[in-house]
Amino acid sequence: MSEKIHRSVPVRPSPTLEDLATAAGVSRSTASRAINGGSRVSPEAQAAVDAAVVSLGYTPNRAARSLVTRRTSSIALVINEPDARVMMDPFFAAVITGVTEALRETEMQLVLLMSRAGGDASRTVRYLRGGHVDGAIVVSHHKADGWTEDLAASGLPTVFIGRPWDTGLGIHYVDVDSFEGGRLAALHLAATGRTRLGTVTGPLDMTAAVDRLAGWNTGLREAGLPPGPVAEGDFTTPGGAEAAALLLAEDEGLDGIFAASDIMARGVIMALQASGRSVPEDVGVVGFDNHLTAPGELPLTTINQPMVETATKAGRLLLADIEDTRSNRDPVIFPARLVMRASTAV
Amino acid sequence: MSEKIHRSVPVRPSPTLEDLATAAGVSRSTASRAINGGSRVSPEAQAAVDAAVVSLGYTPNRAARSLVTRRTSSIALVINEPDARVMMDPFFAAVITGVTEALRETEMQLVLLMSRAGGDASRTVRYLRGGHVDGAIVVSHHKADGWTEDLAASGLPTVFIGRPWDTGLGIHYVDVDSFEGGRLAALHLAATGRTRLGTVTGPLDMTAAVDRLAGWNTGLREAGLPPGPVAEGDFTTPGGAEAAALLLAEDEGLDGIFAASDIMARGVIMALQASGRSVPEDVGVVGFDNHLTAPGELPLTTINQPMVETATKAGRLLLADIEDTRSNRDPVIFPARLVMRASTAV
DNA sequence: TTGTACGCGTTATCAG
DNA sequence: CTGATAACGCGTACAA
Repeated sequence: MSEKIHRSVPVRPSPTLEDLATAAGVSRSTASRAINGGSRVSPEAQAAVDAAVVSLGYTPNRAARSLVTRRTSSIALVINEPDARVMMDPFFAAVITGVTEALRETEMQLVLLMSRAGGDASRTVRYLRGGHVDGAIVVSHHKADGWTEDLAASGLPTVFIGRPWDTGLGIHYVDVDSFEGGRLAALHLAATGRTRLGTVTGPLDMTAAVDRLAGWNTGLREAGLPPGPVAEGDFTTPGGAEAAALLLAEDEGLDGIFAASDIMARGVIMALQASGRSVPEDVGVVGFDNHLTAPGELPLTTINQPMVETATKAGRLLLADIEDTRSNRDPVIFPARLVMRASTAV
Repeated sequence: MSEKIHRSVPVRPSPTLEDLATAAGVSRSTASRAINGGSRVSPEAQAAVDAAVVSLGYTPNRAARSLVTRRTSSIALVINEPDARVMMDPFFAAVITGVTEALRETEMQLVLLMSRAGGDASRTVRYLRGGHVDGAIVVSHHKADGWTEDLAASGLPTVFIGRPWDTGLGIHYVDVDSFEGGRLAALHLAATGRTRLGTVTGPLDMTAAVDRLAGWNTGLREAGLPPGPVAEGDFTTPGGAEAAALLLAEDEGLDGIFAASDIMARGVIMALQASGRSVPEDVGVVGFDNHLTAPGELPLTTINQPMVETATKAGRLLLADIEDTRSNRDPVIFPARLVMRASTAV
């Protein structure tokens, strides 16, 4: 045991499996077996190794381990948003919370892969294909994300949160019933006696936005109402406000608006009030997400979307997929439910 | 090139450095040098390797690389919150955004380490000490987090966001000027003619909460006002509401409240309105964070806290620390600034 | 049940 | 400037 007095970097090398084995009085192999499955190792050897583990504070070297096992014990959460501002949407907090929940009690670590504006999508897919993670959860998928095929072809276990554009690729995904949500919004506004209805959609290069719009149109038809004005938003509050202004320009007698996210609904209400209209008296507003918790502002009628649960489900499915490549790949769809609050009171 | 027809797992092994070398007509060593620094390698060899890289789609095996370099090209973001709900605070979105920003243009990946209620703090510190990451950013640090010393002693480059409890450990940190923020809040409320002032603090096992409270008390003294009632909140909206109720019970003639976070200020306003008081007429309210973007609700006077920039700074400092262990360790404090809005109008 | 020996893909050392 | 060759720490046939 030599002791260097002046060591600029106070990092003592962590004990290796070799150290552990000698400390336990067994061979490397036995120590290895004891650490892992623990099969085919005598009770006394097991005990000796266990003791050595705690006394040495041994932690297996992940790099060395994954080099031979070809598993990394980590999964990627791919958030593909060019605009960093959307990160502020509670949606992502819910996703992170849910995925983390699925990973607890697991050795798996979560690697955050945020692709930014600079078109470094190739970098993301390279990383994913490079064997750095055992699987990936992809959220916030856009139509222009051409790498979806590459990813599917790579064979990396992958679960999408939100239906991918090309379901023909056999990609595993979980989603909330956006179509039904849009439909419920239309039916609810109609049921409260409103007849001139418009909608602020999400970015139409996302399936969630398209599905909500389709459900909305279906709901209008079922209610016997004509298709009203449609404006595309961007899932931000200012975007919602701008879109609402467009809607009002198209039909100033509008008495009901469905916004495809709560965040946008905020903007819609702001625009309505700025134009001298009151909510819900003049115009009823329905949001989507049920993520808002801002007492003090007008309670928003919205479509409940169990995002945390959805994300947790995605995590569990991915883990199962990693364990067994032939696991069930059927999409899982969570139901949408209308939550009525003051913004559509009659 | 043999082709297996029935391959259950469509994963073709990614090309190795060996493959790359033969494809480029050079040796492994040269290929390696070409990939990395590129020093001491002839232009033609470099070109050959570069070409082979793109044609083969080569990606270095991270595990193998870090096994020998002892660097992992990844850093951890440690979020230490027992309650998953607080993740909904925009604060964390800002932190993630900021750190990600610091890492762009870098090969570094971000590993999210969220410790949950189950007291698996030891697991976190084991992971950190286990050499799985090159450094760590710790946010949301609580007094009871006993592992701070272990972490400091481990020599792992670490940067705290928010002053750690034991600054004697020489831990590198960045922070916003919480003290000054609290002071500004008190002075502002006093300047608007309010004299019976109370505050809802954050959890007092966090330095940010303690600092804001200290600044608040100092501000009161400077304004010649007596120390008012103090209630401890938990950085959530319901917690803010409860604390405000406590404040009112202590002094029902209160005409000004400072909440140590915007989220809590929402709860405060809710509680005030529920008690029949109006804001800002009866009671002025000041928040802290300047993260709220909820048009439709009362615009909140608050203390601006540049969290994204702070987090970015933390990321850059950590990178510098990893590069050069003897880098500057002086704490970096971002200034606080009062943003006046309607909630304290006179 | 245990131990020996080999290989995982890279970088670093050291002769050429 | 280049190319053998030796580590890096671990899992696992294979043999004992």
